[in-house]
Amino acid sequence: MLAKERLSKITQRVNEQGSATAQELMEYLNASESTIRRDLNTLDAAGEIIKVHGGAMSINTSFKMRDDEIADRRITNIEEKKLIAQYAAGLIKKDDFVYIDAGTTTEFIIDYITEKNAVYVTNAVNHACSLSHMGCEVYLTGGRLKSATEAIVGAETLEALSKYNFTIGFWGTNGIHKKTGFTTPDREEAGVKRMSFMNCKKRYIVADASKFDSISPVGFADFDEAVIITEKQVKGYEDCKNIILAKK
Amino acid sequence: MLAKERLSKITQRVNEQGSATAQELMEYLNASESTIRRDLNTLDAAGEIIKVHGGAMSINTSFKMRDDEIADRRITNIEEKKLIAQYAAGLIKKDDFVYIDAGTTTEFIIDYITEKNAVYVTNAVNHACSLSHMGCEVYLTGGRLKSATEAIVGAETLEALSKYNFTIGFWGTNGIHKKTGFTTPDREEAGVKRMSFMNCKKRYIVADASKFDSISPVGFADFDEAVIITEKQVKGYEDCKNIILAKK
DNA sequence: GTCAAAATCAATCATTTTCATTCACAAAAA
DNA sequence: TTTTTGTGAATGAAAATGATTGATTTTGAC
Repeated sequence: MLAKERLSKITQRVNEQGSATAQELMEYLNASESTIRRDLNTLDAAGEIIKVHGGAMSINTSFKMRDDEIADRRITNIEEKKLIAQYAAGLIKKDDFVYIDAGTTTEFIIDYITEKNAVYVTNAVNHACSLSHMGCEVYLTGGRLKSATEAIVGAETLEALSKYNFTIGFWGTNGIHKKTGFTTPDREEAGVKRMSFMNCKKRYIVADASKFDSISPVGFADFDEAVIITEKQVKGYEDCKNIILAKK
Repeated sequence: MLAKERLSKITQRVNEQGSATAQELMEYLNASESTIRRDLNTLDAAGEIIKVHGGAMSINTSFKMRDDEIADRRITNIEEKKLIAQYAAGLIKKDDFVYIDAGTTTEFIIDYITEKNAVYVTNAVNHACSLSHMGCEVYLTGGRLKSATEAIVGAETLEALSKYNFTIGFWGTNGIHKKTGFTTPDREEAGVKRMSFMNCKKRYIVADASKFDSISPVGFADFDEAVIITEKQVKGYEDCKNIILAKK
């Protein structure tokens, strides 16, 4: 069987069932554990499925799908994300003009924000609502609302962002790699990240250590263009000056 | 069963029932007490559910206080609003470019919308989310988010709206009067209404009969600039050609 | 109210499962 | 040939699970 064929069969089965275990896929495709595991990594980086402990879950949030069949990124690596988020929130100072990217890790940042004398801009609907509820001045970028991630994307967003000059900003990412930089599966979301990135002075990537050495299809910035906030040392990145370890 | 799948199932069940006991979840998922207990901790830390002695509660029921406040505000003339909303939703046709203003009456319209082959624009965050969830293509105007009404206002919104040409649009209002036209309490929201109004072909005001003959501080359109959808005849307005009565 | 029984809880441990890494081998490509 | 790519097996590390312990909370009788 062709490798590509196997990949598409995995995607298909995961989407049909909502989930699939690695064991199950091994039998189904007559492949070794190693191969299945590699395939799951590939598909996860490509944004086709979401890899979870024991197998993979569907990313497809179409309406006919039951809620329990959809992987919730919010419930993975919670402790790590909170640690990173707390550190990140502490970087926001009075009079800052802050950009907060859509994403689950950035969502946790909001819980730790205390600086009310700053102005916030975001392309994530729920982030905006939370900030607004807290009494912060918050601006939403205009544009098309993606139902899957509740992020706002599109030409309108890019135009709105092109007029801003942020003093500080926070972005999530799917992949971090010394050569390919920061990458994400969705082309449109990458575009928004890139534009906001360009118009920001202090740039921070918030990502747990699992994102290192993973590469997704679309890049939005080079490795040395941002400071990375993560929770632990990653092998091969010990000498990087632009990595901050968030500690308790 | 995948661990993440189990977490999703717990969240779903807790949200559906409002609560669930640990015992009940053990049987339902064929997992040990330890596992269920761990899962409840994880979900609680993630903010998905609220852990209580003996099991867990849904976020919605525990924050019922706040929701009730909103519900109370909305509860005025709920039947009338539904009637009006149903009629309004029926006016949306294939290929329409629809503007839906922020507000409680317009929110009811969304529940009755069936036309998926139209493009929607709104300045209300929750309207956008609902439409998106239903599978509609929806655009949010950019700008500052007002925490009280969750409406987007400000210069950015006006600029974004100035570029659109809607085929049909729906607005709420606080006051309707033959002489002063349509009025609302908030200056900024009036500005948004005015701008969207100007760039729309078929304009509909959705308002229950109690709004007639009342006047709010800021006007956004003249009386004869829109068609009014309401639920019953109002004294003094019997001869108005631009009033539609929504009936069962 | 007090008290004791019952239920629930957090913490710890051993076991099992799953994971990432490495290596070796073979097939395909240069 | 040499290199590249894909695959499978083996290793130890990491994570998930279920049972056990004693602490804490709730319940109901008094």
